[in-house]
Amino acid sequence: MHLGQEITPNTFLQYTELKRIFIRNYYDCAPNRRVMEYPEFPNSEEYTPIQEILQGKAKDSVRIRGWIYRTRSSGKLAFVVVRDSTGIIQCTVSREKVEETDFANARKALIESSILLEGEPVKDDRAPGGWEIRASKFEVFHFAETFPITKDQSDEHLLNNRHLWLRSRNMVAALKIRSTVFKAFRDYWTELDFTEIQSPSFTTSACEGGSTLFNVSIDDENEKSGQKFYAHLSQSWQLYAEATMFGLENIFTLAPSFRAEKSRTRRHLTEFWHAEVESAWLHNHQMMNLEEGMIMHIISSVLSKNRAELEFLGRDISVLENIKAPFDKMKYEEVLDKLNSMGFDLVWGDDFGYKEEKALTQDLKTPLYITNFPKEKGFYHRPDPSDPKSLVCHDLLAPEGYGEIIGGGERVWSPDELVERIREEGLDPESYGWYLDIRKFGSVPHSGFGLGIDRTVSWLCGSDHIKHVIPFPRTMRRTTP
RNA sequence: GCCGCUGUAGCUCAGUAGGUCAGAGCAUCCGGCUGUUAACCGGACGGUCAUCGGUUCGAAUCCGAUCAGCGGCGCCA
Repeated sequence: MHLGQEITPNTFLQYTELKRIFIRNYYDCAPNRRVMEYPEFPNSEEYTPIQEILQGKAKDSVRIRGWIYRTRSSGKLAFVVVRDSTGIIQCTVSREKVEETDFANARKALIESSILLEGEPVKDDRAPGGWEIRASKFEVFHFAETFPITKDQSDEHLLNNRHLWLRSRNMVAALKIRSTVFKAFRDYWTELDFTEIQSPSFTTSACEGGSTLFNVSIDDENEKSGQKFYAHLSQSWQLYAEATMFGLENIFTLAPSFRAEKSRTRRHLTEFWHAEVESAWLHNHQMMNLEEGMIMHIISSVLSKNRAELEFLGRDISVLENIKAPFDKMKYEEVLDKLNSMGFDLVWGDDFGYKEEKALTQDLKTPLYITNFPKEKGFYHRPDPSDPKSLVCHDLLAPEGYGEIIGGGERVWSPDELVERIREEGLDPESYGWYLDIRKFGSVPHSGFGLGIDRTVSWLCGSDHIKHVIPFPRTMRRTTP
C-alpha cells in the first residue's frame, strides 16, 4: 500500500499498514525517514522548541518554527521575536549574514506570519529572556495579513477576535493551567477507582428551576414529516448520576452544563464545565474529605506543572503554596452569626449573596466549607436528623473573594421522604417519573457534588474574570466566535 | 427580572453651553537608522461620527426609537 492509493473498505491489516506509513512519513523525524509526498511540509527536519533554547540546552546551530510575535528593523538589522507554544525568543537577522531575500522578508513579514529559521543560539543580556538566535536562514512559511490585535486592546475587541486572541501568551498560559486542572480531576477520581461516565446534554426533566433552562428544538423541515424534537439543555448530571450510580457505585463526569441565567458577573458563564461526582454508601462528611483531597491534588498538580504560567499571569504563587488541609468548616448558622457581627443583617433562610461570600472569603488563606444550609435550599438534599430545619449538605468557597466553587451533599435516599420533600417544595411528584423510580429498588445513602471547573481555574490563575480561562466563553449575549 | 455604562479611522481614544469639530496616538504603506525591547525620525493612506427618525437656519453634539456590546445585582458552579 502507499499514500494516495484509493482506500477501499479495509481489513484491519490494511488499516494498520496505512497508519504505519502515515506515521513514518509525517511524524517520524529520524534523518533517514523524510517526507516524500509533500516536501514543503516543514516536518521533515528536526526543530527545537524555543523553551529548550531559553534553558540553554540547544546545540551550536538550531532550527525553529513558529510565529512572529514582535518585529522591528533598521536598514541592516532586523529583530524578530518568534513564539511557539513553548515560549518566545528574539532572533536577529543581519543583512550580512543571510541571503538578500531572507533579509527583505524579515523586514516585510508582519506579526503572526509563520516562519522557519536557522541560526546560532547566543546568550545575550540585551535580548528578552537572555538568549537570542543569530539567524543564518530566515524563511517565511506564510505572510500574515495585518493582525487585528495590537497593543491597544479592549475587552470587547478581544472577545470579538477571540479566535485570534487565543494565540496570546495570556490565553496560552491560562489554557495550560486549565488542562492541568482537568487532568488532575480525572486522575484523582480514577485513582480512587471511580468510573467516569457520560450523561446526556439533552434532557426533559422538569426537576430543576425551569426559568434557567435552555430550550432546544429543530426547524420546520422535520415537522413536515411528523417528527418533533423538544428538549432542554442539561444543567447538571445529578439526576442521571443517581441512576447510573446503582450499577457502578462510584462515578464522576466532566461535562458542560448550561444555565440560561442572565447573570453578568465575573464568575458566570451560560455554558460552563461541570466536574461532578456521585458515590453510593458515602456520607456527606466523607465526601467532603475526598473533595478536600481533590482540591489539594489539583493545587499541587498546577504548582508542579505550571509555575511558569502562574508567574506569567502574575499570580502570587505563595498564596497557593500556603493552602493546607483540612479546610475550615462552619455551619450556615455560625456563618450567619459571623456575618451579622461584621455588620450584615441576616436571618435564618437568607441566602449568601456575592457580597456576603466576598466578605467571608476575601481574607481567607484556605477554602472554607459551609454546611447545614436551610432546608429550602434544595429538595434532593437530605434534612439533617439532628437538626431537621437544615440539610446535610455543603458548599466550598474559594478564598480571596472568589466564592463558591463546589456545591454538594447527601441525597434524600428514602422514596417516601423524597416524595414528601418534593411536595413540601410545592412541586408535583408525578412529574419526577423515573427519578422516583430509582429509589424503589434497593435505595442506599449516597452523596455527591458539583465543581465549577472554570471557576476553579479562574481562582488558581488569579483571574479577574471567568471568561479569561475558557477558550470560547459563552454568555447570554455572546455565542461568537 | 433589576440597576448602570458604551458605540467617532483597522485599534485605543479626544472632541458636545449646537456653527472651520472631522482630530491624536498606534497599526498599515513609503523613506531613514547596526542592538531594538509593542524603539525612534520624516511623509502618506484612512471616518456617511452604530442605525433610523425628530428638533433646528445648522446635529458627532439635543430628544426618541432600534441594534450591538460591556459591567454589576439577584440566582447558581
